[in-house]
This record gives sequence, C-alpha cells and structure tokens, in this order.
Amino acid sequence: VPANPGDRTIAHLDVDAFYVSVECCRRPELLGEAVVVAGSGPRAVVTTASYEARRYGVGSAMPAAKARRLCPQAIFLAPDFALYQQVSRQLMALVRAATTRVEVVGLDEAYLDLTELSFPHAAMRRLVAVIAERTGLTCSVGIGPNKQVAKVASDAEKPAGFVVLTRAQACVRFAQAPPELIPGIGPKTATRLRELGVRTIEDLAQTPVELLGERFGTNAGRGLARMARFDHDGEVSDERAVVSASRERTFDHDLSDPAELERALANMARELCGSLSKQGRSGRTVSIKVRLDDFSTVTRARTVSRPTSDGEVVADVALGLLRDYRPSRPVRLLGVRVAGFGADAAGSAGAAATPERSVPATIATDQLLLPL
DNA sequence: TCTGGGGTCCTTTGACCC
DNA sequence: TCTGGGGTCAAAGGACCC
Repeated sequence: VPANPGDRTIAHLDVDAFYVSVECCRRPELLGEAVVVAGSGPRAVVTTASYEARRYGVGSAMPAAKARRLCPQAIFLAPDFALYQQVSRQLMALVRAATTRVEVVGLDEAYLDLTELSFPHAAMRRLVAVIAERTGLTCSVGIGPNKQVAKVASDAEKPAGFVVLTRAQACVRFAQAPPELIPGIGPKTATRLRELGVRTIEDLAQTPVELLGERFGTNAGRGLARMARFDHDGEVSDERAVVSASRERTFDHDLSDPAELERALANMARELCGSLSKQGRSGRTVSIKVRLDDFSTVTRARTVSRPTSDGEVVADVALGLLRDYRPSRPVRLLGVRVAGFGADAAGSAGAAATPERSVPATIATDQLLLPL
C-alpha cells in the first residue's frame, strides 16, 4: 500500500536477448552457443547477440560483417519477425494478466503499474516464473517509484536480474555511471555533456539547471536535471495511438539511375498502403526519405487534402517529391512514410478514430497469475 | 569495415491569420 | 497604417529508442 497518494510502484520487464532466446526455444541445441541474429547482405546489422557472443564484443546495431570478424564461430541466423511477433503476443498476454496498467514497448519490453497491488514484488516474481514456464524465456525486472528507475534497474543485472530500488538508491548506485546509462540521453547528448565536463550522472546532478538550459534549451535542460535525479514523472500509458507508418530500404549497392529509384519507391508505397488498408488506417501527409552515399539524409513531405491509403495516390505523391528533389549523389536508402493519421480516416468501415488497433491475443488469458 | 528498419518526439523556421 | 504578439500548421532536421 503506497505511503503517499502520489507514490507509485512501477516495474519494467525486459526479455533477455529476445530474438536469440526465441530461436533457442525452437532449436535447443543452440543453447549456450554464440548466436547472432542479423540480416543478410553486405549492409546488414546485428539485431541481437546471445550473451556468449557478447563476450566477444558483438552487440546490437553492429555491422554483421564486423560481428563475423569478432566471433567467426558464432551461429548467424536471419531474423524471423513473424515468429517473434507471435511469441510477443503470448508474452504480453501473460504480462497483462499480472496487473491492469501495462505499457508495451516494442516486442519484448513492458512497464507495469503495480501501485494497486498489495505484494508487487511477489507478483513480479510470479510473472517471471510463469513467463519462463509458458514461453521458455528469461526476463530481467526492475522495480522503482517511476519508469526511469524501473528501466535502469532492469538493465543493471541482466540477464535474469531482479532489482528493486528507491529513487535515492538509484542516485547512489549509478552516481559514477556515465550519463548515457539514462534512457533519453544518447551519444550526441553525452558528447555535449562531456564538453561541459560532465562525465557521470553525479556530475550531471550537480550541474546548475541554468547552465543546462543555456546549453540544451530551457526545456531539455530541465529534463536533464530531472533525469539526473531519477525523478521522471511519466505515466504508464496503456495504449498510445499510432502516428505514422513507413517502408524504407537500404540498397545493397547505391543506386543512381532515376528509373530504378522510382521503381523501388513506387513498390514501397504500394506495399505500405497494402498494410495500411489492412489496418484500416490512412493519412494525409506523405513523405519520402533519401539517404545519400555520404549518409546525409533528406526528407520531403507533402500533405494532401484527404486521408488516403491508396497505393497509387501515395506512389504518385512520393514520386513527385523524388522528382522535385533530384538526388545529386548516389542513393543508399529510400523510404516512404504516411503520417497524419487522424480523426477522419477515409479507410475501412469500422471505427474511425485509431487508438492502436487491438490485436486480439491468440493466447488464452485463462491461465492467470493467481490473484492473491 | 562504416553505420537496418520500424517508430516517436522535439525544435526550428516560415507562412498565414487574427 | 504600422508594428508586434500569439496561435496553428506544415516542413525539415535531428536525437533517441527497440
């Protein structure tokens, strides 16, 4: 029972090496091996590496070619997203049975608001056990007074971690850690902080908010100051509306021929609209993204009068944008996006407003987590 | 040896309107 | 009439996350 009305108990649950673990479930002989899930092709990157592979320095977002050099004996697997989605649905059904407020983040992570539970730690222990039993997956859990503490705590001792921290404990435990440990502080911000002499979370906490405001803007400065003290106040938001959808592709070799580029773009537009109309979504803003051989990236957008999910319309607009832009260098990546999903979707018969199309859980929720 | 694909959100700038 | 302030929208870029 919360001491103060405002006190919350938030958990963050994160599956350990999700894609690799799913692969190991269907091929148990992989257990204990260095396994890397990565795309194929010369420009593929690693999506997940098993902990054995990580020991060789292999990590997410690393070029697959580099991973191969670091760990030639690793078993490389192509990702099977359909399977991961299916397992994710089972997983989230179990998570949702544990408490009412759940915020799903990607396929393998969720925040749970446990404030109303009498024994939140026990509930999470049970949830972890049930997930292991039903899916074969191991998870790491962090519990704290807000999402920020919960997230950092779940990361702290993975795999199979279970870390409970108060805000003050988090401040002490991570005082000497670099600012990038905090979600929301990425490499760019970390570099700029270093230029200010800020190397640790403690340094950041001791930096005057005025100085941070000067350097990063008032808003961001205030945000950084709060983060440094682990007093993030974000809600566990049940389900957020989808805002945009896109298709993009990095070519194996850079493309210069306008006709080839146009063909690729039109195909992506039609493919995107296929899935859009299946979901009953449509949008007014069509944009393209062009990444050149020097990795510079340009976007161009145009808003049309009526929401659409018509492949020919979107392809037309996209091709128009591409022709107006006329890339001056070879193109590495091309993409198309539809945004501005809104109130009056012209799409399918059903509900117009689009708060996250609910995918009916295939897995029974009958097997629940003991009430208590 | 360069750097995927799916997203979200924020900031800045300029146009336009009141 | 001039100037300025605000609000909103669209576009573009960028940081970040899984």
